[in-house]
Amino acid sequence: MEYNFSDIEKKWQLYWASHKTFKVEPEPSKPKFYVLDMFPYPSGAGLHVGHPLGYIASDIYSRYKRLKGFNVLHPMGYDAFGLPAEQYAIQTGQAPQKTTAENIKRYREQLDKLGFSYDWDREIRTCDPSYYKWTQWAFLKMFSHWYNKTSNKAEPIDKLIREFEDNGNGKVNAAHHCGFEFPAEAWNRYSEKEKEDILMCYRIAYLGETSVNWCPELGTVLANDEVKEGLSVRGGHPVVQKKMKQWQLRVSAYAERLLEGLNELAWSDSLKEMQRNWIGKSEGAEMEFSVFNGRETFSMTVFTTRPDTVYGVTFMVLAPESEWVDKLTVPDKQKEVREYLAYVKTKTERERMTETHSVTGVFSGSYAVNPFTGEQIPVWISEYVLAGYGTGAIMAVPAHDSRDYIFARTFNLPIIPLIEGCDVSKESFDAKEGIMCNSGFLNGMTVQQAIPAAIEEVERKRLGRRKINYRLRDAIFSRQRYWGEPFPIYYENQIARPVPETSLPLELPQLESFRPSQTGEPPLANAKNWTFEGNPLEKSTMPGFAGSSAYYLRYMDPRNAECLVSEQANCYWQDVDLYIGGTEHATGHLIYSRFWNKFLHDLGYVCKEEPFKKLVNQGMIQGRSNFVYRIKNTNTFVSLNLKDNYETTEIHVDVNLVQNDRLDTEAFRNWNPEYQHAEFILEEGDYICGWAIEKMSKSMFNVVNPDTICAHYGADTLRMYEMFLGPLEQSKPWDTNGIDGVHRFLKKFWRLFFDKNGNNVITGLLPDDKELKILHNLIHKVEEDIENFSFNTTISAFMITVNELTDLNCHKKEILESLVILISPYAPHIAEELWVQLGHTPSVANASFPVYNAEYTKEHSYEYPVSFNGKLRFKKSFDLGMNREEIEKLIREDERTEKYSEGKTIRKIIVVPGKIINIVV
RNA sequence: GCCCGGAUGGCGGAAUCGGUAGACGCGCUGGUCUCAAACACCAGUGGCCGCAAGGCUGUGCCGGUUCGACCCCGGCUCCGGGUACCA
Repeated sequence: MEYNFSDIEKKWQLYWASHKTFKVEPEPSKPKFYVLDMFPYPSGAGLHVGHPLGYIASDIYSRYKRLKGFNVLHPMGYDAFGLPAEQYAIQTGQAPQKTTAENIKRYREQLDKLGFSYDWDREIRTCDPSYYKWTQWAFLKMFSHWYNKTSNKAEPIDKLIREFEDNGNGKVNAAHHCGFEFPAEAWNRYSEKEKEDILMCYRIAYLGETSVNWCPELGTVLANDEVKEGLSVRGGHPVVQKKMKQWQLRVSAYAERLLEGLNELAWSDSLKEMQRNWIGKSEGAEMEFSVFNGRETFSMTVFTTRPDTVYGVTFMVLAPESEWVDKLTVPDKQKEVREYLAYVKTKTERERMTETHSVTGVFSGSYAVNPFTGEQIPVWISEYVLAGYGTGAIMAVPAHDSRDYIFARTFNLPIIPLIEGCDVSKESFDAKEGIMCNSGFLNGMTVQQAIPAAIEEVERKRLGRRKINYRLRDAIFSRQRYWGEPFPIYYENQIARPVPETSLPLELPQLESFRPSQTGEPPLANAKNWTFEGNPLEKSTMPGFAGSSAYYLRYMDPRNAECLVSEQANCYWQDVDLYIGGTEHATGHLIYSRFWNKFLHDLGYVCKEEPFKKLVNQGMIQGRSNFVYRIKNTNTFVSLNLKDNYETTEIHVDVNLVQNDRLDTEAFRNWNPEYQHAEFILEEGDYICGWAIEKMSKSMFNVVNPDTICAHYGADTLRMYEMFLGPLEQSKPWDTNGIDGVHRFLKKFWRLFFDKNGNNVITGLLPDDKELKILHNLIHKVEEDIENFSFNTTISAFMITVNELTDLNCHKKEILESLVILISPYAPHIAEELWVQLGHTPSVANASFPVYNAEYTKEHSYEYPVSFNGKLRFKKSFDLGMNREEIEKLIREDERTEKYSEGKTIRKIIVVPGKIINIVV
């Protein structure tokens, strides 16, 4: 029997599916293990070889854990709501429901070919009403809860209402409040609308006006993590800032817990660091400055991390969008300020960024008083101060802040150095070090001493308070789109009301047109009867991250119609033990999911505070593009090494027409009518192509389809080769050329069981020590490698082992059985086939991982204490059968011994045949 | 600018409690099989010198610690990722 991967793989894939080999249920007698892949968005392009990388790794780990006796939950589903399907719908008129279903079907076909051990009975789709019911449900819970900073968790809004009725809001310590204090009597007198407006300020899911990222091209708002360098992540369209009333999630309330929680997670340091930066905690103080606009005096608050530099504050700056701008602009500055604000408005976010450090600003005409020096200082307006951070106003210390410095230099404002010996003639001195001067009571202190001392003084004089600020903003949760979860919210007399839980899911209606309505409203305005009990429903939908924020919980109990996840299922599966996915979700999905989980934890619906215990980021697989070189203004193409003799244009050529960088010239002529009469200048009979590593994409013609590879080499070869390519977490280029080596290995592996004529050569002879040593070395290596996610080096170990056994002509059943189990996570189809050939019933997935016995791998050795020149003493295991004289001679002859031996004691010497390689003190 | 990560043959990558650098695979060269090619198998393969034995050199650059450095320390260069006026 030949190694016929095609038949074998088809056969076992069918077998596993029909026998539901990988179906799991909670089994309290067995330890659980939850392995999760970040579920894919089913795009129309299908999978390329880069996509399954993480899935292969997680599958290997899942299969390994099963062999180790764990009850493994390994599910898969689809993140099916999203922009591309909707854009496609707008262009073609095809309903997203339809194209999404088709894409999912294609994804499933591709995934099925790779032999994954998913429990497909647990499949979920975020666009399925029975799934998004629970997304809507969670939203309603957020709507009906507020964040109590005293208990440090989310609490029911009803409880808050009772507190308002009894005591007003004076004692309430909420993450966010309405901005003013009211007593119980006042609350009870408020109209219903007034009450609801106040409550809205407390809710965790709330409707609020903020400056949002508006993408005119897409006609929707975007979250911060959906914008990169002023362009939308999806599509790359420009994004501008706009004030709008939008649904938001009070993620900021959880900032400290999101930060703290990172410490206990087994995530990479770089990823944790990214999240820390995104959360952006900074400690400092809020300080009040009194400001006078010529008629009235106000108290204005600023946030600073450097209260120690207060003696150097020589001016103040407001953000252009700050509400203080109006109050502080004096009459004869009105025109100038208005012009400046108009100018700022014309700039998009992107322009603001590209013109970094351009200095613009305008004087408001008002003056503040520095509370420590009593000096009058001007109040300016400038775009370098952001409305959304801190209080939207700063105290400027040009001597010790580079941005303030540049501003002061531009507008000729005074610069007062506050640290002894610092030179501020050319640039500011930003470091938090040195001895304070020109700073009153702070003089003589170090900066590190002065910061807490200044805060204390500020608090004592009642000029301000200690304050911690976070960069993390609330998540904007509305999208002016069709293909997303509808909000379970309707409006009654302008008041947002929740659709009752019993009416969930609130299903997305079918539409004819997916464009914004005539009046510029979101597409849902086109729906007939988009109402609830006669009242209009919310017309925007939820963003992409809504459906992916709690999907890992739903997998635990995917068909439960009563709740998101039953207590029993949640208690058994608990949390994700291993999560594999791309690093691009670091500041989006992975923050939102953690927030969502913490919220549900506060309410008691889930047992764990953190959803993902360990996280591994697989690297990207890049494409290897090939080029041909066309001689300018001709239809002649010149081979790589001759191209310097001509003036040429580099043209991407489909990598499928190229083998080992040699172009199939005939196929090239047929590829594109433009090239059908192409002429070639060859070198040594071949056309050699140039190459480069680029992103795998259609436009570069470097996409390699896993289906093609499977047809050619089989899924087992593909799985092993993807792992063999390099470390999982590293980005690396795909190169189809190397795949032969792995395929050869599997054929060689097959030949341990069958000879060239297809005869079974397995023998029942008992293995000898040498063979056991080879086997147990491998067991040890495989175990260690899988635990460390070093899948690439395991493959090498397999290759070496198979070579060794081939050399020994070893076909012993006992050895081969273990070998089949060891390889089964990597190459499950061939393993299953050989497992049966060894006389077992399927499936090899139910076998046990071989137990490593260190006795077999021990070197034959003996302890040998050595003394040298009466001064040195050695004690080391030698594997060489050398006698004392030989060893001493070696030591004496080694030049390092002499250098080393002066007055020191040698503890250990490592010897390899004929050489001392290691002498240790 | 700031934060994180990386740099090893023609290529992907092994080897980090500091101890034979280049495992394994690709590619290449030579050979066996074949009329021939493909497949398969065997051997060689960092560079320089040498018929060989062998020698010298070698992990981005400069310097340091050490008997010994891809590995540790100091100073750079380049590449990748994140973030960007966050006060």
